[in-house]
Amino acid sequence: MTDTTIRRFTDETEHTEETEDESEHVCPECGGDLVADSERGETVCEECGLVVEEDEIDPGPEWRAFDASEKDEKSRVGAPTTNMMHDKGLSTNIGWQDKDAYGNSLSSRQREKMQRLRTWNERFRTRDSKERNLKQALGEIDRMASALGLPENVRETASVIYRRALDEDLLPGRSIEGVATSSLYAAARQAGTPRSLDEISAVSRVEKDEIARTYRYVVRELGLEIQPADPESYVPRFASDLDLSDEVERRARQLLQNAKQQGVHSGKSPVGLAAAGVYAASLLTNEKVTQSEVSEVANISEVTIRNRYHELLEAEEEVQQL
DNA sequence: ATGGTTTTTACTGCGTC
DNA sequence: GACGCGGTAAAAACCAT
Repeated sequence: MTDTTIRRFTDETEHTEETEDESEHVCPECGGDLVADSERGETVCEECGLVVEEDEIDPGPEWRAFDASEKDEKSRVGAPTTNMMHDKGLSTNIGWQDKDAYGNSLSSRQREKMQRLRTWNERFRTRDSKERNLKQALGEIDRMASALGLPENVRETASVIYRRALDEDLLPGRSIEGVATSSLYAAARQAGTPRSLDEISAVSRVEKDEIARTYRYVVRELGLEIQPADPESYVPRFASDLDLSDEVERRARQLLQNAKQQGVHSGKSPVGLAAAGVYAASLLTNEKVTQSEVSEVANISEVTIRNRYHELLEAEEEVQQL
């Protein structure tokens, strides 16, 4: 029923807009009047049928973010949630009306089918607490993974980790969100496509501290073996964010490998090393990017980049002498 | 909690366009 | 004069103990 009221409302606003700026509503082809077809999201000419505007809904983000802190503030992912439903409205919903997406009535056969689906959906939704728990967590993992551009296999791994945590009763006292986020963080690192804690917490509803705490706990309790992230795994992402060539990427990898051999990298943040590697490589290949640009995409201070990239170049020299 | 290490913040000076 | 870069000192964050 809300459907119809909303439809009516938008129709009305559309009409008022139309009368307000009529100069714009003339067909460029034949001069005929234009009418808005709100159902199809098009504006068409009454006379010749020319479609003037299509897909007027902007699918892009609501805001632009210019630096890391803004990105943190403004990123908002997924549908708004309600606490009114046990699953916060994140699960599948099947409408009660026997109408299809265009508002046409369904055949009796289809109606029966929908009725069965409704029944089953309801059963699954309210099965038992663990099931619900899992469902929400998996939905959450999926949401965050796609927001971070993580591939399917990472989501799989994250799901597995979460299931294990659930089986071993690690959940009590911890939030579903937190454990789900930690699972994803762990999975991303295991898969060699790590995301930094900052990036993760940007799309999670949980604070960074809690993610880190829960992550440590989960890793310890499940005995997951996760080696520190390899700086090289950040390189491709940074390089493409900065529109750098493959050459730079190759160079950066090389620098990082040398550094690794020399043991320069222990104790240093992998992200910082990667950022420095990319910066140094951009210098060596005359495809200059500024330190601040790199620090921007890597979420690392310029100072750290400076310190690291000196070390990288030193390590490089030592290798040359051998 | 503590101490050692790393990263960040803030500021300053230098050279270049 | 704004910008990119380098360096430094002090604060903050992180980590193992």
